[in-house]
Amino acid sequence: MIFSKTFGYALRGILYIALMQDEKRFVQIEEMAQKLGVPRHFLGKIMKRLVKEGMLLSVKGPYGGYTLSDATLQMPLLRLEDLTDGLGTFNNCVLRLRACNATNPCPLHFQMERIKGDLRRVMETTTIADLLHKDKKEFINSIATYEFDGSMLENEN
Amino acid sequence: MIFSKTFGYALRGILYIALMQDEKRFVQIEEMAQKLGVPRHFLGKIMKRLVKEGMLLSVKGPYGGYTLSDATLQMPLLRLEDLTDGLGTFNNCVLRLRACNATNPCPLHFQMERIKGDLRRVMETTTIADLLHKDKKEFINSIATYEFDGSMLENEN
DNA sequence: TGAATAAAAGACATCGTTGTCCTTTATGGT
DNA sequence: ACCATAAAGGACAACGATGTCTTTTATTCA
Repeated sequence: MIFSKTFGYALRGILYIALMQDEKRFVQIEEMAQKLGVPRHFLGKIMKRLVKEGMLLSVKGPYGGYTLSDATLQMPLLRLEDLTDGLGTFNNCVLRLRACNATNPCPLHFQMERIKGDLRRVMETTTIADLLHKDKKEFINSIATYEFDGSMLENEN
Repeated sequence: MIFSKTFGYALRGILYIALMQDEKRFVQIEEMAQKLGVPRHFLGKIMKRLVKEGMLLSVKGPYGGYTLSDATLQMPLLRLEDLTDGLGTFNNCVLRLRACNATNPCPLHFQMERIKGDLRRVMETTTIADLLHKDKKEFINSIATYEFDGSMLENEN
């Protein structure tokens, strides 16, 4: 499936935080989980991890929550993938053969190196900020899980 | 990681069988597992599945084992991927959003549709037979797991 | 018919991912 | 100081992918 669920939750979480920065300094996990339709405690674990890795800032207590810096907005998606899924997709043989390389290629080596190269390029050259340029409401819909029928988020903002 | 271990084992198993067809009518699971460096019983399960799906033929008892038809050699890799991993990679949003599509795209939709399209094309247009054209010994090395130093398979054939 | 061989079948174990729950720690407001 | 809030931390559960083991079924050969 290319990415883990963890990566998906992490990216959507970060995007949601980024999107809310003009409204509030900190976003709470509860709000994120509800708006995104994601398991609350699992998302909490992921966020904690990202905080530890310096990708997010967190503040405990009332009015606390998560926030992110401009530096994070400029990070390539590859960095996030590294923190969640690791880079096995790019560093390992698709058939997981240890000895596979250009001089001793597995049967799929060259075809897949091309694909992996293309994918890596996207992940390297696309930043968090690059994903953000859109109408805010529409954007939130596009990262929420449920089948959106136009009625759910309208009255919250 | 793009493909599961199961897919890798399945493909390598099929390729090994295909490669042995000029020497013996049937290939035994024991031999496959040893030569490929793959867990024997797990490989057995996978082969059983492929037999049930019509991709392989099996015969029980002495001199029995697995064999495959020319039709199988002409099958695209996508068919094997479907039987093992399913086609979620192509049919689902990379972020697993149910509502994601061209008119309501997730933030990664268009970049990833391109990658997925490229990958799908490779899997659709490449057949088992396409992977086979090589020196036999060299080819077996290329699908064996261990780090090959030139000494391991030499005395077996 | 009996013995050996090999796949099929199914029970069970391990492990990583995903997910839940409860307790602890930090912070802000009163 | 006390209370409420919210993240951090850790224990544990559920599940699917992966892997092992034993029994059953089919086939060959003598």
